[in-house]
Amino acid sequence: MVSIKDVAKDAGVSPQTVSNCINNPAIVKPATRKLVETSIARLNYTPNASARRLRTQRSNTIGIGIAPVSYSQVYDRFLHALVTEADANGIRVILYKTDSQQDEIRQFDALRSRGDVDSFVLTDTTHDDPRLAWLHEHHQPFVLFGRPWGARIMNDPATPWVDVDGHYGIAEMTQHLILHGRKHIGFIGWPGISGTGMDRYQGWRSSMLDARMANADELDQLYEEAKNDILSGQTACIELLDRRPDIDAIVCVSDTLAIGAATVLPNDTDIIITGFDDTVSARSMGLSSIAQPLIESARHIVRITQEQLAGSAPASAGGGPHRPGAAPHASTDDQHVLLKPTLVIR
Amino acid sequence: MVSIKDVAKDAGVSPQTVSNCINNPAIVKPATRKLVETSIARLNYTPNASARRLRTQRSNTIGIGIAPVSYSQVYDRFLHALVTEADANGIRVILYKTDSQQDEIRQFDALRSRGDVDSFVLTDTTHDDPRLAWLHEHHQPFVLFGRPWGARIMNDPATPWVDVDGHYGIAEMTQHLILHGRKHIGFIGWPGISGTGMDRYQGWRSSMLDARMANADELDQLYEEAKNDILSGQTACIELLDRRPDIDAIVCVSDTLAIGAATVLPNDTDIIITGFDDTVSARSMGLSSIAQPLIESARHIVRITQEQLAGSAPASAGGGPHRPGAAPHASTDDQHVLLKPTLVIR
DNA sequence: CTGTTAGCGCATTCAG
DNA sequence: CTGAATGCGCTAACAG
Repeated sequence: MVSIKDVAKDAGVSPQTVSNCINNPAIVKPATRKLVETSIARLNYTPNASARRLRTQRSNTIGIGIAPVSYSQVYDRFLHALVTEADANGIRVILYKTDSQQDEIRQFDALRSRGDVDSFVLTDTTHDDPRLAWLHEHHQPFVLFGRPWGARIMNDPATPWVDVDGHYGIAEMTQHLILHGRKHIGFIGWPGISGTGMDRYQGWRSSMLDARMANADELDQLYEEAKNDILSGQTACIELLDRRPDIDAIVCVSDTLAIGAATVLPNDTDIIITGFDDTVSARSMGLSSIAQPLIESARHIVRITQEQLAGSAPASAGGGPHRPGAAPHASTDDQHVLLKPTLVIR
Repeated sequence: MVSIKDVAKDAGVSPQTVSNCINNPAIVKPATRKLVETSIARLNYTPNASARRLRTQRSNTIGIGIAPVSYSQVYDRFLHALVTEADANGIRVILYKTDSQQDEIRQFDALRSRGDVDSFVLTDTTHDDPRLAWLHEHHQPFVLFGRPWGARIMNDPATPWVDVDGHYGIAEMTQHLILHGRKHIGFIGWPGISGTGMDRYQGWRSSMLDARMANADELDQLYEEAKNDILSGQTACIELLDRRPDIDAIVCVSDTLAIGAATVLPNDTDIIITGFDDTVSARSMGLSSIAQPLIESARHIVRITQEQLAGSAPASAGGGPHRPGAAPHASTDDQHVLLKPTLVIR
């Protein structure tokens, strides 16, 4: 292992000068800096991360959990995006397991007290999430991927989040179908009151009502719920077509359900099925879908993390006064970013 | 942040004694140990990982890559298993991006020279994999998940790997179908010469030949290739049934293809479709599948990593003399572990 | 068995 | 602008 001393010796300067070249190049004379940089390159020197972390008391590392069974089809793509953005900013990503929310809190505590991690990224926030309580209590920086649904903290600057606007995406898709002549557009959503599911459902519902494609009663007939697997998608689609044979398009809350629906359509139909997440499977089936801007999401998450590490709480730095009246999916400030997904029409 | 000194002061002993209690409890008198442990608990002390790493010159961390698009449907489950096993052994997992093999080598170099990582886990090894050459050249410990197909290094003790026996899994499934009266069993495999794909294909082929269910010519008729997406699975299934209407079962090399196949079967058929990986989708469709022992795989990977860190190269320690004649999927020694998947019959 | 000493590699004081 | 000292928190050698 080549250390800072070796470089110093090689370049004929003191270790400190080498350190300056790396961490504060401006204050070192260009000539000697050039010299040092040459030595660094020749010896292939890289600063030891542990030593630096020990000295600076900062790990430059973010932690992210992985559940036993994936939250969604895009989680690994999100991980890749996050790691890519982190890497571009000199930040490492440490992976930990999350078998439950309580387990995740244990991981927080372990990683945090060992100084392994500066900040966490969490997903799948629930109502009254105990993880958020713990993080706040211990003044532990974090960023959410996905809004903290149902909590009043949605606008709290101490609870930063980055999310993708499912309402917007589904609404755009529904409007696209309307504008292309579809009259009876069904929707297959998730059961229960998950914030994400409700948000997407509302995107369809409001677009249908706005365009006066249906009244409230008809909307109920055009709506079906399904667990997020292929079989449930098939069942829901059959049910829907059975109830309303005039349906000419079905918007699905996920690609998985869309694939289920698409595989039970009659052969000669021209009913359009659309999904959400633009997965490989949907692509192969030629289904239109809605693509989440994962890279941009990751970029914002890393940015917010960087800001947390740089200063203390920047709070609502650049956004001016807060507007509590604005609709959640319309507001965006530094700590709360809602990104628009894009339609992928096939 | 509470440090070892705080504990020492609190317990009325020297910092060294505290350290001993943690790293070598045997050499400290039970009475004082008890005392120290109480202080540790009261102060909620956790050793600083960076300081320890700096001192011991060991990171106790393994690195694993994530590709832009997932290798397989089970990669996130594998990640969870790996992190879980690592965690149980006091090992951290760092995630890095792998946009290409060359990119991954850059990551190796960065993580390694910074002292962030002791060992790597790599997947999807290819013929003459440049990553392996680099790792060997730099004496960098690693473990493969998946055999290094096509390389003579398959039995090299310096190239440890853990894999799941696809040949065995597909053979078991084929034999199960034969024993339940299926006479004309088709196979949908991947195109190209991927080791994994060939291995699974051979599992079907050899079982069919052994049971004299078909001769070589017929086997060709019962075989179809498809890219690993649903549409290709549909197409292949239709093609197969068109060519051989007497088919009564189709073994597929993946769940994705199985789902494609299953969704184009006639309604009144009793043709059985089977998949590989036991994904949620296959489960929901009621398809039989083959489950990889991911947790056990992860356990072996962590074990081998531990051994690498403990001593220098243990080589072929416990396995006795090597048997070069044994079939690859039958041999197992400390550094090369081939695990059996299990059938999930539905 | 326990306490003292030293140093892992680095970055932040301070002098020059 | 550069160099010498100091310590981040911990553990491996020793000395007691």
